[in-house]
Amino acid sequence: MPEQTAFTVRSGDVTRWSQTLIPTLREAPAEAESPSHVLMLRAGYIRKLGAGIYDYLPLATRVLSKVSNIVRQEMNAAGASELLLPVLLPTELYAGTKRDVDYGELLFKIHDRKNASYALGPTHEEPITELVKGSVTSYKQLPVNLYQIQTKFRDEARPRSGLLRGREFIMKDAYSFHTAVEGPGGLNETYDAMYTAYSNIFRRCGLSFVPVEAESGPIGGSASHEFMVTCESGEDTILRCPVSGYAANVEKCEIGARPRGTFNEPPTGELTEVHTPNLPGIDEVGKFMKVKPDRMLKSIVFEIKGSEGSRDQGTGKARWALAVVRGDHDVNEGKVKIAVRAITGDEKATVALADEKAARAAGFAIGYVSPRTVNSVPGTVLLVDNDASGGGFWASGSDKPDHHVKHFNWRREVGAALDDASKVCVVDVRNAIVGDPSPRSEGAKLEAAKGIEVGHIFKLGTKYSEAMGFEVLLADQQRKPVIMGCYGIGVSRTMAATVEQNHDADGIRWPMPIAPYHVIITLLRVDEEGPKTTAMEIAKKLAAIGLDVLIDDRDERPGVKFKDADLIGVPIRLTVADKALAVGAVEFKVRGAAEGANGGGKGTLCPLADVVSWCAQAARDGGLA
RNA sequence: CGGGGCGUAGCGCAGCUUGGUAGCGCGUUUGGUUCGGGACCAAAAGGUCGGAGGUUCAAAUCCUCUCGCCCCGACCA
Repeated sequence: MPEQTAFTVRSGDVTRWSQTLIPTLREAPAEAESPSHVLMLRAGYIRKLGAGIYDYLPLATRVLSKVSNIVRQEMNAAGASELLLPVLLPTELYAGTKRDVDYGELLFKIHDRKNASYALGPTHEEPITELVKGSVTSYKQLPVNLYQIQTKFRDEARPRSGLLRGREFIMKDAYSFHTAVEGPGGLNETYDAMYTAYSNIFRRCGLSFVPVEAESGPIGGSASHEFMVTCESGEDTILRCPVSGYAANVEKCEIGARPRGTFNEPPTGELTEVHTPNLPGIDEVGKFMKVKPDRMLKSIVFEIKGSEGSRDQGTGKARWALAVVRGDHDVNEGKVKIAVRAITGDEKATVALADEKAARAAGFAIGYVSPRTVNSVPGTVLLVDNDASGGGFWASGSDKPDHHVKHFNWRREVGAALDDASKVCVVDVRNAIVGDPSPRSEGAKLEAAKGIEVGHIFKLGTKYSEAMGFEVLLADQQRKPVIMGCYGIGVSRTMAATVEQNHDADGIRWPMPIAPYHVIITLLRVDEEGPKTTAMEIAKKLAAIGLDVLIDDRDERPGVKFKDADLIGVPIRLTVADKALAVGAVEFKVRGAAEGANGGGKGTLCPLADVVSWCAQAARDGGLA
């Protein structure tokens, strides 16, 4: 701490439990399931107002503001400026970008008294682009990076896990505008700065996290990274290469070189048809036929939409993509798209899971499709995953309802088409799984971990600026759409993810930097003036060096106070009571250290004169800057 | 949106099958005894049984409709 500066150094807060609202619960409400949800409810951080809608009580608000402040500091340091945009957005704003349609049901739509249509902002690409478009008149004003911390809305199909997936949540979203991708002031420079800022933010929050390569999703764009807080209860699976450090989510993860089959292995037997009625999934079919899923071929039909956006039936152009993977693998749509672009040469082609009716009409026996349809359905390209391309025994659909076949053999069943590179290729079209070869380090195998996405950065490119007509005249007299990036952090989700990652049987264990209070003073006898005065004096001294202090001055029994202190998760506990005071000391304990059998643990006697230095040291050890 | 489940006191639950005065634990209030890991004794307050309609002499309980919430899946920051 600097002894003297021209400006006020932040002093800590002192709050008395009896004067604030921390309604702890002995039993968790039945509706809560995930650890963060249960604990934040029980510890009096949040209350539910409706599905996916929560009150933030004082403790939660303190955590949120600490997270927000770290976010602000790092964003500001990285050259971004804070602003505040409206939540309420006229639907016309989406006219150019069509995101009201793309976002679909997720967009929270409302109507005013005149029945005009509005959306509650889920993110703010449109309003920010509108704003900057109207304010930036010269390329010389770029680049600029603007952010806000604000409540966002999504009409989630299924809100769940408390704050982890709500319909209303707090998010920091930043948007940058550039005239170039490369070079000083370019998108890449800001993207990299954001990557660093995000790493700083989550590190400073005291979280274990990993940045992973990701698909850019409905926001659109070219490159993106997700920041994942690692924890067992995470919904997302991330894959990592232990050697190179490569990490990606399942949707994006590449797979290293794999051997491919030759298609020319000898058959294992006569092609045999098996009647397999009323079996919904590949596992059921496999069980019925007594074939392991990894010896079955799963054929999924995708519809190709060319860059013209129209379907080209009968013109010789590809209309269908049949992705074939092993029965125990999952097809990856993003990889199918890439493969389709390569095989058709159409760089803007997109794919979507085929509409069942349309696919049936074209000749696919959905549910019973085999690779043979590359010959029977015109305009079909066949994308065979490496692991599905070899010889040996295969079971497959039979191209007619309720039947499968055994002893499928590539050469015998599909024939010459296999050699036509414009119709068939062997590529990676499946999701990576644990144990797959690393794409970045030969011989290394991918490892899996669970995580919660708390941050996401995108290179948007010109998607929004083009749609909304935001162009600037560059130095070379060329008029070009502005290049954008966007960068989000789920602030309320970060709080919840922190709890998911940092808790024990007794309650929350906040990392020091974002704990609602750094120190809780547990006052055992409230009816005696001496201890009370001592507690207040200690609190003032701690506040003076910038620590936030909660004094539990409730008239409760010691057991209740200790349990509650552990529950709400304040990192340092000082117990002020007769015995220690008699020897001029208080009891000092760091949350989680040397817990007794039932969460007990007495801590150590700390002479009154040393209380401030002990707490300061513990706060520093806990990562408080 | 598909499947499953639940709405009874602030929280957790029983009662419903077989209709007949709405109950238990925790919490709350008052008094007393206590006081280092969710004390004890005594007294008390607190309920449109999610809502609407129906059947019945009578409905928390049976029937119909409806609203809300949770979990799994689809989807998704």
